[in-house]
Amino acid sequence: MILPLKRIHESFFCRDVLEVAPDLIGKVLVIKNDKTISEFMITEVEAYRGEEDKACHANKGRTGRTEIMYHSGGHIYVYLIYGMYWMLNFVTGNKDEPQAVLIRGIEGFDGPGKLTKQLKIDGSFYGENLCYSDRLWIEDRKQKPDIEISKRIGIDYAGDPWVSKPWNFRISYPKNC
DNA sequence: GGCACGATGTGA
DNA sequence: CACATCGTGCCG
Repeated sequence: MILPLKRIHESFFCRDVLEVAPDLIGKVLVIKNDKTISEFMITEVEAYRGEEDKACHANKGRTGRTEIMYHSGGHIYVYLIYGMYWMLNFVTGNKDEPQAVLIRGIEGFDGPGKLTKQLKIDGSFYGENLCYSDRLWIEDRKQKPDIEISKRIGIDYAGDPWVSKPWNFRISYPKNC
């Protein structure tokens, strides 16, 4: 099949997660369900970086679940949380550098569990590659939104210094005065 | 608005 | 047993 011209490829994802994560804000997630193609701008992401990061699943080392994080950038890491919600992540960096970006928000759907439910993303996406999948990929529309940086959400268990790393990136909207 | 709580399945 | 969450019910 013909791949879309604007699809983002490996050179984008095979960089450190702290470079890729903010660059994903404003990019467009494209998903094909049945024959319908939908597009959503990415509005919030979070970086998880390496075995030393206590909040990163790779902190537990290489396991059945974390295996895909040790692959090269562009692979899709999906896992189930609280028995109910699928979390969508993009692997970044080079092979054997376990990193990933959690997609926390897209235009119209704030919340990592809400967006996967809306887009019907589940465990069957585990291990697919954004650079080659025929149902999920990322496009660049040359939007460069302002970005707000804060600490990661829902990882208090990780403790210092990981709990306070400024690794959450979200689109910055104009403030009311 | 904010806080407490429980749903619910899986990996280590 | 904890978990990168979310919806509901209650408060007042």
